[in-house]
Amino acid sequence: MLKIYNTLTKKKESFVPIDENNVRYYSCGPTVYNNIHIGNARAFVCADLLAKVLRGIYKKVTFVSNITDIDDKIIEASAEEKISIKELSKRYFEQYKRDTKFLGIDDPDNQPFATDFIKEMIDFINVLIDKDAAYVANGNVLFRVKSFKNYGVLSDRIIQEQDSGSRVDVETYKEDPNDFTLWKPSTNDEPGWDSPWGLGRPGWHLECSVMSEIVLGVPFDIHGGGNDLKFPHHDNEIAQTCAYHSNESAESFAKYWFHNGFLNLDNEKMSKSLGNVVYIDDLKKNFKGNEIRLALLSSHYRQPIPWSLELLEQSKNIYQKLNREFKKYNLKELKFYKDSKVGKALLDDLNTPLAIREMQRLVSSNDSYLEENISTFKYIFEGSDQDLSIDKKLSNEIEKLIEERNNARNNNDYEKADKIRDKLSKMNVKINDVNGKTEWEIL
RNA sequence: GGCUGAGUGGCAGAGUGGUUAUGCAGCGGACUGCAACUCCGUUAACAUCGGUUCGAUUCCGUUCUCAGCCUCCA
Repeated sequence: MLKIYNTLTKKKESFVPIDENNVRYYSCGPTVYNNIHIGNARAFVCADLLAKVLRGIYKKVTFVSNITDIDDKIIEASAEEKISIKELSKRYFEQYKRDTKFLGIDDPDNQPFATDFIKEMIDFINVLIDKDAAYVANGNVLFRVKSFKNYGVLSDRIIQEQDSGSRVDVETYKEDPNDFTLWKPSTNDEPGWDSPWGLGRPGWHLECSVMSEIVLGVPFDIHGGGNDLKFPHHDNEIAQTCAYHSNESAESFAKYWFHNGFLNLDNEKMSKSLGNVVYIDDLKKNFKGNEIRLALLSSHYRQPIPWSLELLEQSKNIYQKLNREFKKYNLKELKFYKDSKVGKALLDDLNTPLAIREMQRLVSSNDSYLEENISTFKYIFEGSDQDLSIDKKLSNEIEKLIEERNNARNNNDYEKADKIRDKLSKMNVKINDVNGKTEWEIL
């Protein structure tokens, strides 16, 4: 039985699916206007972690994660890069795919694009207007926050006590400063779609309500995303979907809410607007995908990760050490064993640090269930598509050098032997003399 | 100001009402031509002040500090 912390109730709860034959999970995906950074990647790794665990224990899981391909940031970026919005979002969507695969993130079962659901969004807005939950003002359609009694349930906000507008000017056409945009007008040089309210485009929060409704149906089991999406994004989604169904309970939308903590650099949230970002490409040179993934999972998903080079080096060491042991086992297929020690740690609110610790302990213990633990561990922690197979030509060359070195050693020509070792080391090859044999690996 | 979360050894990080994980790093040793790998040993921690208790790092409360959200954000 999986236990999971539910942000809505603020308690760790036993996970009971609505339909055991199809667990449905929606997680907010990226806005494709820029490369994802390691902080974004953490959120996707956490979402993937939950999806993998669910897949490990249920027959069928439908995991949906959207792609936001229309948004003001995208419009700005396309103007800056002087390419069309379509080209831009395609470029960064592909980059996102590469980066996530590199980090061992599985594809979602369904990855809807916002722009494929414009008509459905318009229909959705019309229902909200009919129900008096939305109104037209100044060419915009706005959600009437006052119409939803439970507004702010997820983040526990009493809306009157918020400092609304303290950092932003409130648009004068809003009935209430907290009302948010469902549809906004586009100028002729901005992307837009015809609608009953003129040429325009959807507000950001709308797509998740509409696409989860269509692709998964409500209520579904789990809705997730980064901590910063709790408010306003997820509270707005709740307001929209609940108003659409005339149901006040957030659980009528999604039963469990799953949020991951941040990745910090110098004790500060990593974010594009702060400019303290590290991109995946920056790390590829020195670290393997699985090493980075391990670093991202070395903290519990709800805790902040203090990101640093030191953390990466540690993770690299741990990964390499574990893999030296794993090599001794020939596992046919990777499976999630829920009764293994690693599995149990993960079933307890995805306790990855505990799972790593269990794995480290087991590796030196000769436990009879070692294979099940290794299988579970590799299934969760090692999914990078990075090609680790080594070119035949290169491996022949390495083996030849090692033979040469061993010949030198047998002739007590240690100077020559050490020279060859230096040469190998420059080729990024590490060698270990074990029991008369020389093992090697590429770092 | 409102809401949320967190403070554990050099670093990362679980966990526990009493026996003080684990890994990395450090130190000592075995092995080795030397390294490396592996193994053995070892140093070191639970923010503060109170309370409950026979006993608290663990429970309750105070204080302090830090981070996130209240604007786009993973």
